[in-house]
Amino acid sequence: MTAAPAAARRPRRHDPGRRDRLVDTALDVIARDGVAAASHRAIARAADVPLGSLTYHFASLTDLLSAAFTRHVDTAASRFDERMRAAGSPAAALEALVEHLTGDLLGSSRDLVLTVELYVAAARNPALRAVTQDWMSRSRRSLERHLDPVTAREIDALVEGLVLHSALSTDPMDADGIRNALHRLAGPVR
Amino acid sequence: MTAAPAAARRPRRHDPGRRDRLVDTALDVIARDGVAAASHRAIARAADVPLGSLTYHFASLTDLLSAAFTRHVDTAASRFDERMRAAGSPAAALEALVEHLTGDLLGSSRDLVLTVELYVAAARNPALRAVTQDWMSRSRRSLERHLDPVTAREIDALVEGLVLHSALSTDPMDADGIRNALHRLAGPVR
DNA sequence: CAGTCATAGGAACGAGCGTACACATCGCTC
DNA sequence: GAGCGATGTGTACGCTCGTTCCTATGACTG
Repeated sequence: MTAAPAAARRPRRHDPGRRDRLVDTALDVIARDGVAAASHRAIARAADVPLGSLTYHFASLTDLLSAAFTRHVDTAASRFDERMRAAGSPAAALEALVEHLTGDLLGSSRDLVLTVELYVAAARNPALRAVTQDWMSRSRRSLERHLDPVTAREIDALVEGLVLHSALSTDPMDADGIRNALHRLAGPVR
Repeated sequence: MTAAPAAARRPRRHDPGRRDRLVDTALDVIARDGVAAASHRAIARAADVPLGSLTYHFASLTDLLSAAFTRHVDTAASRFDERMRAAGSPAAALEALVEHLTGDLLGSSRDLVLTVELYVAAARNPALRAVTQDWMSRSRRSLERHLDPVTAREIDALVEGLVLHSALSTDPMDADGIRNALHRLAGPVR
C-alpha cells in the first residue's frame, strides 16, 4: 500500500519558525540575485514554501524586504561593534578595521553585497531609509569608541567608498593600501 | 473642413535625432524613478513616442540603458576632467573637488543619483560593468593630473564614500567638513 | 473529544513587462 | 514619378509580478 504518500518532498505541514526562515531566505536571494530579483515567487521557491505563505506572514513585499534588511543591519552592526569594543586602542581599532575590510568583506562578499543593495533600495524606498540610517549611525557610534567624532565621520565615509570600490572595481585595494589610507586619514594615533 | 486633423498632439512623423532624444529621456527617467523603473513603456511615455519606436532604435532594453549610461559617463567624466585640468596646483585641485562635491553634486543631485544607479545596475548587469570601470578609471586619471597615483586612488575612494553619504544621509557633511577630510587624506600639498 | 482558530496551500485576477511583427509612411535615388 | 529601403506606429503574445481569496489542516483549549 506504499506507506508514504509518495510525494513528500515538502513535509512542512506544521512549521513553526517559518517566518524567521523566510527572512533569512530573502537575504540569501538578495545576496545572490539582487533586490530587484527578490520577488515573492523567487523567495518562496528558494525557501520551498507555497506562494501564499509569504503574503500570510508579511503584509507586503516591502514589509518582507524591510524585515530582511533590518536583520542584516542588526547582525552586521553588532559584529562590527564587537570588533571595535574588542580593540584596546585607536591603533588597534584601525587594524581591526583593516581586517574587517579585507577579511569579512572581501573574503565572503555576502555582507558587502547586501549593504550595497540596501543603499540602492533605500534610495527609492522610504520604508528602507530608516534602516540605512540606523546602520550609518550605529557604525559611526562604534568608530567613536576610539576616534573623535570628526575623524570617525571621515573614516566612515572612506570605508564606505572602499567598500563600493571593492564591490565593483576589477583591482580592489589590498590590505596594505587600505591600512595606509586609513592611517593617513586618521592622523597620528596612540 | 477643419484644416488640421484635430489630433495633432504628436507631430513627429519625420523625426531625425529621435534616437538621441531617447537616450536623453532614458537618463531623465532613471534619474527620476530609478533604473528599475526605466522600462520601455516608461521611457516611451516620457519621450512621447510609441512603444515600437524603442525596439526599432535599440535591439534590447539593456542596449538602451547601456547607451544612456555611456552618455552620462562621458559628460560627467569630461566635465570633471575639465575642472581638474583648469586647476593650476594640487591645492587648487582639492578646492575644485570641494566645489565639485558641494556644488554640482549636492546642488542638483541628478548626476549623483545617476552615478549611484549605474553602480548598482552594473553590479548585476555585465554589459554595464565596462561603463562603470570606464568612469572609475577616467576619474582617477583626472585626479592624477595633480596627485600621485596612490593618493589619487585614496582620494577617489573617499570621494565615492562622501557621495554615497550625501545621497543617503540626513545630515551630509558641509563644505568645511569635506575640505578638511580631503586635506587630511591628501597630506601636505604645494 | 468537539470546536476553534492560527497557519498551510494553491488557484486566480489584473496589471505591467520585453519583445516580435505586420503594416503605414516618408525620403531618396534613378 | 516609380520603386525601395529606412523609419514610424500599433497590436499582440507569452510571461512574471503583487496581491486576494477560498479551502484544508492540525494544534490547542475547554
